[in-house]
Amino acid sequence: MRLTPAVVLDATITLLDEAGLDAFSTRKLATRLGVRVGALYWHYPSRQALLDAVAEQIIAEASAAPIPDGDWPRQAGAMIHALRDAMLAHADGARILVEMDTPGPNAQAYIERLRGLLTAAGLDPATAENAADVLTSYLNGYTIEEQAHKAGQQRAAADRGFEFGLNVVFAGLRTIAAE
Amino acid sequence: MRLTPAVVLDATITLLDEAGLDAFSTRKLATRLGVRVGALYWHYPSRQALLDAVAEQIIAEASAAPIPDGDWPRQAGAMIHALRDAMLAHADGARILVEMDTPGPNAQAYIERLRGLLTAAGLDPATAENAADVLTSYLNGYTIEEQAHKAGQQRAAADRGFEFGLNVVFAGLRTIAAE
DNA sequence: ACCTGAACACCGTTCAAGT
DNA sequence: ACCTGAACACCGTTCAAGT
Repeated sequence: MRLTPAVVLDATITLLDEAGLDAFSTRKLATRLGVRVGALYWHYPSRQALLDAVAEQIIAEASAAPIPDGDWPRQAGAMIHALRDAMLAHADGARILVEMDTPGPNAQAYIERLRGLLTAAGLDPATAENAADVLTSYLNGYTIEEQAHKAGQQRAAADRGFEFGLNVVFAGLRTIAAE
Repeated sequence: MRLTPAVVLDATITLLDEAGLDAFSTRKLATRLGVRVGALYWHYPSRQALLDAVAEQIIAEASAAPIPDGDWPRQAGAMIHALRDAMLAHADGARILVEMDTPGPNAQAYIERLRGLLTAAGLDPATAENAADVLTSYLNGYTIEEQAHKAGQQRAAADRGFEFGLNVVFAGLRTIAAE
């Protein structure tokens, strides 16, 4: 069966989910696809390009979730939760996103959508950018830690911890926005 | 010259600072120390154990900074800034900390000190733990991103962005603490 | 006790040659 | 256009043997 970028990407995600980022290798991927390693390099220029494509895919999953009506904390919260869910759906999802080499169109669209939502709510552009950074930094930091060290922990407990922090960030952003 | 764990650790940090985490290898380290690779394994059981020792060292640098008098946001802020400075003093410092395999005594002492400071301020233990998690998650998320992608950026600009977010988190924590 | 020598089982990437 | 075959330049880790 003929290889395509999409087929390679699908197999990459499957292997990544099973083995985790550290155990992932292009050679294992090639074996799984029944092909020699070199063949992969016809479709993707490097291992990192493959991982970048996975990151884009994860963001695509997140971007499929609808943004609800409501005030900006509700809307931004929905975007953050959607990305968190997409990260958690894949082993080391958060690390794959953060270690992304060159942000693709999905990554850029996501961040601009988040910023746009905040400026639409009345924040000036610089503040909106800073606010978007706080939200994604917290999301990334919390979720990387969770996926790296809390494999055994209950999802519900981790979710409560995340929720607490997200509420803290929104509470803080409200006081800034009200100034 | 005889090898000791301390000598190996020093050389590790030097090589890490020069090359970055991804380009670091035990073989390069051995070459630099004028020794065969296998020799390292007499002093450290694995590459990851070496990186864990580096993480402990970074936290030690952070823990050397005094905690000022003042209210809890001022004190917690000083601890967070100290750790951020120690991370930024080493290439990929944030990633090395977050990817730490087994937290050593310094890591545990740091987090307990932060929690203790928050409980002393009147937060109940569960809230203090959650609050410490928000602070470190934000710190880690922001600084990993900064070290991975903003190599060219001015330190001052990154600091302003970090400060904005830290103020947001503290503002949020205050509203929770006041409830 | 500490290190060498040498191996084992891997890596990512390149590229002429085949089809 | 797409893949094989084969190489290149690496990895982390182990362990008998030397000192």
